[in-house]
Amino acid sequence: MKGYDSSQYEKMSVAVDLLVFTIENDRLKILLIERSEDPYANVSALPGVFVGIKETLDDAAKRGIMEETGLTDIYFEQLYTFGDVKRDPRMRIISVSYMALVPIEKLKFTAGERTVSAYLADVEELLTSKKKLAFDHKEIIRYARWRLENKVEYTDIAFHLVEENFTLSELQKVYEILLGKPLYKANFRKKISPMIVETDLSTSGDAHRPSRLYRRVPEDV
Amino acid sequence: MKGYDSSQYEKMSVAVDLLVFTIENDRLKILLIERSEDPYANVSALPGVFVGIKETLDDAAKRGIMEETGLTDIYFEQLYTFGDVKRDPRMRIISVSYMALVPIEKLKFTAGERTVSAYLADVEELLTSKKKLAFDHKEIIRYARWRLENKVEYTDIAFHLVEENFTLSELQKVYEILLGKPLYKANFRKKISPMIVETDLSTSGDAHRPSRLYRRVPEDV
DNA sequence: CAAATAGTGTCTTTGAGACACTATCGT
DNA sequence: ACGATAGTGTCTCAAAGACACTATTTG
Repeated sequence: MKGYDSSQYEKMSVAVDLLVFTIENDRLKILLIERSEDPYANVSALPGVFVGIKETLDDAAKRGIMEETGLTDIYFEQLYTFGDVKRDPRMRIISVSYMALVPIEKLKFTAGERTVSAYLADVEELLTSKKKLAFDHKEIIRYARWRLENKVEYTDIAFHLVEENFTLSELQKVYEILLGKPLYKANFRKKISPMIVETDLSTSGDAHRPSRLYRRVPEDV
Repeated sequence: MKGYDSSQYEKMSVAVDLLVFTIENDRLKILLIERSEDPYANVSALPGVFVGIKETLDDAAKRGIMEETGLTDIYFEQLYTFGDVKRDPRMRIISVSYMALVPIEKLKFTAGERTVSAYLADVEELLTSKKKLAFDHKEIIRYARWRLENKVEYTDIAFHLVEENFTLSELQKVYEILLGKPLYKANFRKKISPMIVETDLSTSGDAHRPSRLYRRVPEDV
């Protein structure tokens, strides 16, 4: 094994695949694009960009998110690196996947300006249907979906799917969607109470009691 | 941003960095090597290998573990991918880190045959001391240490640090080391009882009551 | 039997879960 | 007043934590 052929250590292309999640109409959605180029032409795929030679992975992810959504400053984290991908039979590609979360209101504000073929796909529908996606992208989405469900229980990741000021009903809905099950209102409120602070704002105009708006508790740094 | 200079999308070298953890003398240890080549010559570093052009990332990790420890079939998982590493000023390297866990008994059995400069470093000591490591390896180790502490609480990852047959005292010690705090014996046993099965074996020869040996419960697949 | 570690019984405390109740808006 | 959603009080039950006790070996 020491005498491994050193000519095999060729350089490779490195790409970043983006999983931009949002919640629209009480459903978890993911941003997909319709490919125009040849490997998997006319097939849906995750948006992605190649990593520049002088660009960090995080910067490439940020650039990709900017190109696809027009947004900077949205939450994202590295997910996993897939190395057995044969995106193109002629060249080896390492694909570093990043997961981004954005409230639908921010996304709608800037949608359509960029990649015209981009659209939001219903995640549960996508994963249970037989619809084909390019490369191993369906498995990547399945993995991200699983991570999202886990992380919602022990992190504040759900907050990135609501706006800065939110009602507890909205936040609870996000938790319910990510966990895939209904929650008791009183218990939910008890549990997240240490993670939020009241604002002096409320909703109004609805034909029922107004809802107080909350914010995430300031970071303890 | 669309007109990004395409000549920047050069290919890069991809390497795998290995974090081989074990427990020796009731301390968490990690396998390090003393570098002989120039970037950071004579400085301790994580062992690593370049990824072959036709080799998956997992296979490269497996090969690296084999080269460093002589072991196949030990537990490992991908940790994180670091892309801002400037291992060598002349070339860009993407480093995919893998974490491996192995009981010390297996490691000792095959030690010394491979990389002569390899040694086991005390992890807590390393992280609190001012000792310099090559590249950003110290931060990688800190991240892995943190992940280990988290995962021990909701996975069966600790089992990979004991032999196939183990006493509950041994297993408890592993948990205590990874969590960094003592545990109550009775509570610990209640908690892991669903994850283990008795064997009909016991320790003997010690000047105290013998300890029953247990195994991990068979996978529910 | 003394020293040492293995192993168990049980009380207390904490938090998750379930459910019923009250509060406040618009129409 | 009614429909609708916001928000709270409290009982139950299961798990985590704390601690004291018994059990079995060697020397």
